[in-house]
Amino acid sequence: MPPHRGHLPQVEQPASLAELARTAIERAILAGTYLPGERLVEERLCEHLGISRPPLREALRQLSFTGIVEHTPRKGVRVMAMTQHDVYEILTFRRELERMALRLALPGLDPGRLDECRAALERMWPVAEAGDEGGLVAAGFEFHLSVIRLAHHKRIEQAFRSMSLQLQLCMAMNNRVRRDVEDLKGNVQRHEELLAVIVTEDRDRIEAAFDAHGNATFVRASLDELEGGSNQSAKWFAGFLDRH
Amino acid sequence: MPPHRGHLPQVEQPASLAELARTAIERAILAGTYLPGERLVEERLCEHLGISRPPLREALRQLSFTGIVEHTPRKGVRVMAMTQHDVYEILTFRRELERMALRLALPGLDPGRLDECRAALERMWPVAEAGDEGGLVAAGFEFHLSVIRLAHHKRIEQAFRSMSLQLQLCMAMNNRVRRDVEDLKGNVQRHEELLAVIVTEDRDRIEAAFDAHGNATFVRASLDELEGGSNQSAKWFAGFLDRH
DNA sequence: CTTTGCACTACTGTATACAGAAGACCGGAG
DNA sequence: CTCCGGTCTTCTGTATACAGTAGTGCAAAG
Repeated sequence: MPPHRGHLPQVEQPASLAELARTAIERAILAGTYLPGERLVEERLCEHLGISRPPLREALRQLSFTGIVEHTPRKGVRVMAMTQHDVYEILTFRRELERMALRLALPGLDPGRLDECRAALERMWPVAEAGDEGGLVAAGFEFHLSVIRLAHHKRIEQAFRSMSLQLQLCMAMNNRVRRDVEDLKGNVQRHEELLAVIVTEDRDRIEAAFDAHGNATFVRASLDELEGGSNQSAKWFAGFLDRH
Repeated sequence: MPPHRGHLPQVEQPASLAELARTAIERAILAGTYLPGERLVEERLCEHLGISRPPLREALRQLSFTGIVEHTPRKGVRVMAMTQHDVYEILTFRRELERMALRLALPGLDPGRLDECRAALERMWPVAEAGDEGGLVAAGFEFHLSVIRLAHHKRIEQAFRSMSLQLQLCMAMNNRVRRDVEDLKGNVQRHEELLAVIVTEDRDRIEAAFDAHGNATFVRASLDELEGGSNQSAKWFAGFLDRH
């Protein structure tokens, strides 16, 4: 048996056209190129992307599974139009997935995975100091993902990944959210406190901290979304906060 | 405005070949026609099913998202081979999704949805009395789904649906499980008690009941899987029970 | 003026065909 | 005898082509 050499980095598979198309469409939707409810015509997209229909269709199917586009038989694909209830679902699902992961991770927290959390947190600081708002969202996602990964649970991780795409879509739809109201360093600070609570391994304190953290993120987002909204919206939102 | 006529039943869309292929392959896998780890060659399946490759590929993609087949770029599709850790993940994910749904459903249980639970439960009795084991599994799934639906949460429902396919695959792999050890009427009884606890709207009691219910199902399943197993397996399983 | 029927257009669903990569098998060298 | 290299087969990834359906607009009848 040869001497141990540590793990070689996995060779990265060349991406298929379907993968490339998926990320391209993903970015376009999140950037607002295609608006919610807009129909995505296959032939048009093929022409834009310079590929043929089979890989494009596959990309659209992948996206429909992540929930950011909607496929109706014989009627094609549309960009998902979010209702208030959808926002409610996405926010609660995210929070509950984190709760779930931490419940499962708690008895005997994996030190290795905890180091990954710390590393993800460290990567947030320079981004925040550079004032890179988009970068901080991505870095924040990586941190939350590292927390999810504490559970060593591929299915939860996968659910979280696809869910977070919908969350990004939410935020892209009202992308004035977090603009000039978010203190970037404060954001990182909040994540740092989260990690500090996690290492205590005290389930109740952790759940409370994550609830508070979620509210700090979502309250602002939802308030912005509802600015100048009807009483109906405000009422819904109040109900949402009350119940959770 | 015309007089209210209630809701017409949705016209059922004619299924596409991809959908038909998906359910056909699904059934074949669950029936054990294709074994875990076995490679699914596209052209072979096309010939068997009498369709061409595009709809078949789409079906395989759908199945890979539900997690019962595994797709590797340029290497094709294999039936998912379950490890002990996969079983652990599926069982815990299922339980946590139910917990999640009930948490969200609890403040103000929807009476209409609760009626659906009762209806699903009623449908279990005749199936159990007929001794139809496979039918009872399906009916039980419908009951659990109706419980999930209490939350009015499409994303949780979708996660539960695809997860339960994996659960069925688990059980199909050791399909001696639940054979001659399951008291069918006792099974329905257990579900009836579950519903009785739900209507109390007491979160702690509900969670305890579902934990117990899950264990009653899974302990037997996992013990059967591990019958005559190594110490390693027993140790893993003991750890699983301890942690949850 | 409203409504119904029809034809047209455009798009999705499906089939066939080709290119390129991965694995198997065989042959030869050390 | 073992191991490396090469060739061949098989299968996936991708492109092109056709069929069938849904939606739209117009025209004609009530």
